[in-house]
Amino acid sequence: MNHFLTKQRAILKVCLISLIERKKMYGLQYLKELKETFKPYGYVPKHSEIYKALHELTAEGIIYRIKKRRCPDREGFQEIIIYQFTEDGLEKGRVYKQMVRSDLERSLGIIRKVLKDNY
Amino acid sequence: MNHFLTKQRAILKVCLISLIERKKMYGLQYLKELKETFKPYGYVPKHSEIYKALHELTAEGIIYRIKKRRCPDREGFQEIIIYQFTEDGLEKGRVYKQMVRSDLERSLGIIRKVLKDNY
DNA sequence: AAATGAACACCCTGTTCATTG
DNA sequence: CAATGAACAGGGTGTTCATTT
Repeated sequence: MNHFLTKQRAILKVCLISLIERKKMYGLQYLKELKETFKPYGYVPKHSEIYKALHELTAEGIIYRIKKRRCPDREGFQEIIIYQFTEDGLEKGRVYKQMVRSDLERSLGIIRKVLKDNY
Repeated sequence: MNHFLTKQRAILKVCLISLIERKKMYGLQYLKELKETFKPYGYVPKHSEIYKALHELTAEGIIYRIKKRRCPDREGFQEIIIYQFTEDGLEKGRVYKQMVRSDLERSLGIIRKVLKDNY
């Protein structure tokens, strides 16, 4: 409550939680999905941010890492890291999302206010 | 078009342009107004940001500075700086505001998208 | 080349300090 | 103490580099 608009990191974490709820993927796949999601808005998330967000969610005990080797395609055995909810991760994730939600609505309020007052 | 949500600085500059359109004031008065404006949203602008925004608008030739001494109240002769539009400042200001406007709408789109997709 | 991660640098913003009246 | 401003510090984000397969 002591800052301006919602931070990118928080938004990415919310998006990642939702994505993990739906399908287990690995880092760069999430990146690709999110790039598609935000392409219409001229926002292109970077791979380092995705990783940092995933690492934070891991450190917070919401998800955990599973190392795997990709099915032996033509491309060889690439090591990837799949993310899964911990025991109470789903619940913790919901709580986190709710926190960010109110911050998003606050941000929405700020932007609407600016648009209303200045245009 | 290569970033995330609209930056604080840009929003403050837009607000300041609008305020200068209405009434000539000095830095800390703008600060006080803007604190009031955004109080309901838990956002408290800082004095240094206001000054930086005013300095940028000055450097961009949108406004210029007039040094004055405040009417001799009980408090003595405080030196203040009033801001005024330059010759083409009003027009330039409008152009700047329009630029930020589209960025604000882009940001609005991002936040709405996140709220829609994740909740 | 794909995937992960760390290191580094840059930019934005907040806190603090300085000066003047 | 009010007003302005600069200097400095911290945090968030992007770019680059390193490692592995």
